[in-house]
This record gives sequence, C-alpha cells and structure tokens, in this order.
Amino acid sequence: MSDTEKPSIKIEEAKDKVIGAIAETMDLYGVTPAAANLYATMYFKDQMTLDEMRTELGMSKPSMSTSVRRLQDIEMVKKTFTRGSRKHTYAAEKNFFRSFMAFYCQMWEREAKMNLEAIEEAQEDFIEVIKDSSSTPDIVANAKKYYDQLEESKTYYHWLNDLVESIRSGKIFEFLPKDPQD
Amino acid sequence: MSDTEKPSIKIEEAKDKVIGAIAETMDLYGVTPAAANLYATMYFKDQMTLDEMRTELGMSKPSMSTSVRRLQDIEMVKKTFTRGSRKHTYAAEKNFFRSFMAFYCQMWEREAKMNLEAIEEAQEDFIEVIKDSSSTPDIVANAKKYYDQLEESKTYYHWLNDLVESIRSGKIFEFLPKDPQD
DNA sequence: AACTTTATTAAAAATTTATTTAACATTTTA
DNA sequence: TAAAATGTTAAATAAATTTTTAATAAAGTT
Repeated sequence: MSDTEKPSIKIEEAKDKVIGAIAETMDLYGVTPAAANLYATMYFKDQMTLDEMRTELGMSKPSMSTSVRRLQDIEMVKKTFTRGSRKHTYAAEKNFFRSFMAFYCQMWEREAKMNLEAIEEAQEDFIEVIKDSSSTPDIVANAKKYYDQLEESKTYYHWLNDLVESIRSGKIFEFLPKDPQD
Repeated sequence: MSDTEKPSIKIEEAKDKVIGAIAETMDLYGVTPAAANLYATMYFKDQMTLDEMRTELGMSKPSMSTSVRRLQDIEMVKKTFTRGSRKHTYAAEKNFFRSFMAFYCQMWEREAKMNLEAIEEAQEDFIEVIKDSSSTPDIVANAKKYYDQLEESKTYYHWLNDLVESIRSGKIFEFLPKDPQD
C-alpha cells in the first residue's frame, strides 16, 4: 500500500465505525439489517441510486428497493430529483431530530389509537355486564374493576398523544432545548 | 349455554380485545409474540406462576420462563413474593408511565452511548487524516466535512440524554402533565 | 440424605422473516 | 413503435429467530 492511500483508507474505516453503530441501534428499532445498513451508508452520501446502493452494500436490487421504501415510510429517506438522470435518486435524512420525530410520532400515534379503540369497546362490554340482571354480584364487581383499570390507563395514551403533539409542533424544544446553554 | 354464563363470557371477550391490542403494539417494540401475549394477559391478573402462564397461554414452560425474564429486563414484569408458595410468582407493571420510562430510557441511553462512542473514535481518525502530511487537499476537505457532520449530530444524542434525564426525574411531567387540566 | 417439585439450560424442530432469483411492468429513448 | 433500461412484484431459497422437547440443575420437603 502506498503512503498516499493510507489517509483515504483511514477515512473509510472511520466512517465504518459510525455506520456500524448506527446500523446496530437501528436494528433495535424493528428495521431489517439491510435497511439499517443502507441508511447508515447513505448517511455519509449526498444521494444514491439503487444501483449504487447494491454495489456499495453488495446486495440485490430488490432488497435495496424494498429497504429504501421502508426507510421512506418512516421518513428517514427522501426521493430526490436529479435532472438528466433517469435513475431514481434517494437521500438520507441527516437531521436526527427529524428522524426521531417522524419515527416515534408515527409509532406512538398508532399505539394510542389502536389501544384506545380496543379500550372503548371493552369498556362498553363491561358496562353491559354491569347492567345485565343475570350477572352475579362478583361478576359485576369484576367488570367494575376492569372498567376502572382501563379508565385509568387512558391517561397514559392521552399523554402519549400530547407528547406527539408537542414534538410535532416543536414545543418540546422550549422545554428541552437542542443546544442547552449551560 | 346458560344465561348466567353469558356475562362472564362477555368479560373474557372484552379482556381479549384489549389483550390483542396490547400484544400487537408490543410486537412492534421488538418483543417476541410469546412475551407480548404474556404481558397483555398478566395485565389483567394480580400475579401468576409459570404454570399458570403456560396453562393460560397454552405454551411450554421454558417459553414462559424466557419470556418472563425478557419482560423483567425491560421492567414490565416484577417478581413478587408470595408466602407459603414455593412457586415463583410474577406481576405485570400496570402503570404504563413506568413501563414507558423503563423501556425508552434504557433504549435511548444505549443508543446515545453507543453512537457517541463511535463518533468520538471516528472524529479522532478524521483529525489524524487532516494532520497527516501525506493527505491530499481534497482528502483533507473530505475528512473535515465528515468531522463537522458528526460534530453536529452530537447535539441530537445529547438531547436524547437530556430527554432521558427529564423522564427519569419526572421533570417532563411539569411540562406535559399526566392529567391535563383543560 | 433421598425424594419431589420447580425452574433453567441445551439441543432440536418449527416457524417466521429476510433476501435472492426470476419474471413482469413501467418508463425512457432512439 | 420497438428496444433498452430501470424498478417492482412473486415465488423460492436462505437465514435467523422462536418455541419445544429433553435433560440438567436448583430448591424445598419429608
């Protein structure tokens, strides 16, 4: 290896350290390894085509195609327009605040919605049981207990929705500044 | 079916709606289906032994054993002491605020730590390349660009640590109350 | 101290998920 | 409009993960 090559190799190695760390943490976010590696790789690129992705990661094109779409779903990758090229180009969202926002807001909103819906339905059932004349006293007591437990849990889902709202609006950064001036 | 059975069946069905919803959202949190179903089932119980779990879910005991341990890891289940019983007993954390806290704080702290470590190492490498006399001007320019990109991303990880701290200390609830008085 | 009960670990089986190869559809260009 | 290039869908393969059966260890009881 010539001396003049060393620095560029060192750069690649340095990038790889960060790519590895990003991909590993994304893995825990329910993203497939291919998508995680792809995002981390794109984090150091301006924009990429599907063919560049496949060359860079050594994976198949359909794998890149589906990975890129999943990353688009969670808004971590955006399609970019490049005049003069018929290949589609994509760019990674490099602002982690925006990625955080998109990912968690989507997730928490979904969670709150799904669970609140189930809770409402269940609570209606419990009320019917409580009203039902054929219910024995301890069945009624049970139904009441569950009804109250669910009622209390709603507080959490409403809070989750509030959290989402404060992130979307940016109000949370008034409370927790991005650059703490200490 | 006798009329007096109907209410208790209705109760079970109502619980199952909520169990299904909880388990489905937990699935997205990287928890195995067995663990997700187990937690959701325990959510409506005071406490359970491994044998009760296996009977209730119709799964093997080792599956319950490992599931319960994973739930303990993310602090969604706690071991309880029951005098007079030699079987271990476990109880689900029913306060979702506490589950949220334990789960996300653990996750975010880990993410910030891992990525910040990788970033520090990479930045040292970039500095070496910049200092290296055998680096060509555009290699130096590249190293500087990456260095700055990583430097900026640190803001996010520090913010994540601040978020964790405000959740752990409960200060976040001053900003976002659990019961909004509207 | 031996026996019984309970829980955990290890190896095997089964299921699920991710990835690839191959076929198809779409778009662009000549 | 035909040919070439790009991207996506479908079926098949491969890999990883989850779950189970079987064996082991630990704890408690007689």
